[in-house]
Amino acid sequence: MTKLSDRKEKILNALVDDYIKSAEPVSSGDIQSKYMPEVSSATIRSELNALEALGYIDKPHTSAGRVPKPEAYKLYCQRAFENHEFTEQDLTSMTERFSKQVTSIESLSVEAAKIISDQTNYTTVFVANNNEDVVIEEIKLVGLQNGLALVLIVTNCGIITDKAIEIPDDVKQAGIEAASDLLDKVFQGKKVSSINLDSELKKIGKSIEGYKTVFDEIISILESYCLEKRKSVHVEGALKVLDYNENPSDVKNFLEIMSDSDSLERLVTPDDNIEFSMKIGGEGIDKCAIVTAEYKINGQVIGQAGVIGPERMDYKKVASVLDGIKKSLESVFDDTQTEDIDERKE
Amino acid sequence: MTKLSDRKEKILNALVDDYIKSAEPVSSGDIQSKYMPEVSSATIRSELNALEALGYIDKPHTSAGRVPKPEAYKLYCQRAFENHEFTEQDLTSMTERFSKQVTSIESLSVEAAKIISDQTNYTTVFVANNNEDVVIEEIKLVGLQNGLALVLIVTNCGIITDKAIEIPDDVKQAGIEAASDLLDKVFQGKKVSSINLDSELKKIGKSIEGYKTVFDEIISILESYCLEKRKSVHVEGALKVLDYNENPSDVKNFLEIMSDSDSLERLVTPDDNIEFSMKIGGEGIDKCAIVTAEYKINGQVIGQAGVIGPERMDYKKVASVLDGIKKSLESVFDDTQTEDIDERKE
DNA sequence: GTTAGCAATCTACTGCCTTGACTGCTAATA
DNA sequence: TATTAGCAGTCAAGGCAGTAGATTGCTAAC
Repeated sequence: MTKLSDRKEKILNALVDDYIKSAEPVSSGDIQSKYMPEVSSATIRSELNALEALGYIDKPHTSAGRVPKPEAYKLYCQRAFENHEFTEQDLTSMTERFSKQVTSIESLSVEAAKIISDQTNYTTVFVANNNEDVVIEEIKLVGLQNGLALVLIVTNCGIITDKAIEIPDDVKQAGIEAASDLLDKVFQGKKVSSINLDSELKKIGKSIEGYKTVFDEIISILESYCLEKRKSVHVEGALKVLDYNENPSDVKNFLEIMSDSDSLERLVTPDDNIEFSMKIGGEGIDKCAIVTAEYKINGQVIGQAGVIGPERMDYKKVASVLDGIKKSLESVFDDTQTEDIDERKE
Repeated sequence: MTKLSDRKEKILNALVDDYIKSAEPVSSGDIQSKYMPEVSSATIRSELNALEALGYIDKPHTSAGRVPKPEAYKLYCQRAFENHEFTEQDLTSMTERFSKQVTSIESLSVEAAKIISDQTNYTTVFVANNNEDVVIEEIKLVGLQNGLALVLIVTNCGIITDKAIEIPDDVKQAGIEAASDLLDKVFQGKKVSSINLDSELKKIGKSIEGYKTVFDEIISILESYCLEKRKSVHVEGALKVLDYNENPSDVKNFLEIMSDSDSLERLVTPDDNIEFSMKIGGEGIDKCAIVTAEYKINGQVIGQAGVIGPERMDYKKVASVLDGIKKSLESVFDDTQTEDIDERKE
């Protein structure tokens, strides 16, 4: 799409602005009186004609004003990201919440989603990734009375305490304590992703002997734990959809999607590797717009945020909040403490 | 409220029946043609007049039919509980789900709510009580590297594994193992509600010495565990509200209440000690009717179910499902296996 | 106590008309 | 060539009147 003239863009911008506020089709006269009294409405009309031909706007009927089409929202949203402002105060309060509340990957997604949803008043999804490899700090087997043993694994990402395994008879004889010690020797200090059981055992000069089943179970516990720790998806403010959509089946559909974390993850994953993006419709939520942002710390993607609202969203607010989160996350978690001032140009 | 004549009740019943089906005001002619061709519509009209004076029904306007008022629904619902039928097949499939899926107090509330909601197509809340006293089967302290120790308590209601406590220096010296053994001696086999620390220690001839802090923490862990195990509240099918209520603020309000377990518990707790009850409105969900049932096993109340739907609910279906659940629970869990056939009279 | 018949009442629907809001076109203007 | 004023054409929305249909309450007869 070829670049619009400055005046066309100014008119388009004014139109979207007005439509977001009023929810009414915007007429050439409206634009003239409120935004550009220096030209006549007839001039604006001919520009509007051109914009309509270019696919940016539409007319509900002959004698109505114009309404924006998705292309117009996209351009508007892009501009919102280019020039937004936020108060220093908002920024510091965000930063404070992050540094106080966030202790784990789960709490990051919860807290970030809450902040964004509170500030924008739209439904927000936050997907937090865990880039750290899970490292085993300590591992113990605790025998219980009923022939089971509890597996206790302390990792850098938390303690696994809820898995019990059955103890084979031969291990029972050799003693659970011995098994526990062996486990600790083999696994302690290891990254879960790089465990190679055979070579570890060779190092300490032992074969698996009767412990095979036990080791297998431990490995599978670790694997599923890593999988679960890999991502944390959280939604906040799902019910805000009721503020702008009155159609029961739309709402039902929306809320169903909001409670399915796979759909959510797909929803906020940007199509290409882009810092901010915006799309209209997706995953079956037809009438909604989704603004997504990707967050990096130390160069690694640590999460995606997605703000979901009506097409007529307050994109300026959304842009400022999403960028505020970026700044906050950087100031709290980024070691390099990048001081580069926001100088993005597209 | 004095008892209605048989004919009045028959007319009222027909009116509610028809209104539940059609959602349209019911006219005297409708009732005559569909339910009682033996009398004229004029007769029905005069009876309707009387029922209106008694507060059972209402007229939207002069030339409309009549609609039921809450009193009418209550009577109708009561009758539905008195004569309902269910197929043997439904009953056995319910019983099967209970015996297969229910292993804990949580799974009881989840499964029961699911069954009821699936069958009735209304939002269902189930509150399951735990009447069993928590008995400690085994208790262990597992030292970790970071000065903490994990408390491991095996009870008849499950294993507590997620609590770590700090180990005071004096205990560290005496050895965590000794502490662990002492704990096991003191607590093993005890009901949590009847633990009296001093007398237990006297029995085994030991004073608390340096273990005071540890014992205190254990006790508080047990107390909070009992509290948490006391009840389990579960909602199923909350979104079904969208099938009958189109008002966004009603829906928002409803869904907010549905995600607050305290409100839910209040909602399904019957006002008096009654087996089945029905009320219209409550806890801020004005336009809804709630049918509640209380379930007992071996004479003890083990749970309450609440079905929440529009006033125009399919009370017959609801009554049959709620009573089916009762039968199912009895056949699965009741030791006395009561063979008494449903002979309730109010 | 029940019924038929009938006037009265009221909603919902339909079509008609008016009003007001825009647009697009045309011709004049800078 | 770009801009503007003026004006006719188009359309939705709202108000109004009239009609059809449903249902009630009343009355008088059975």
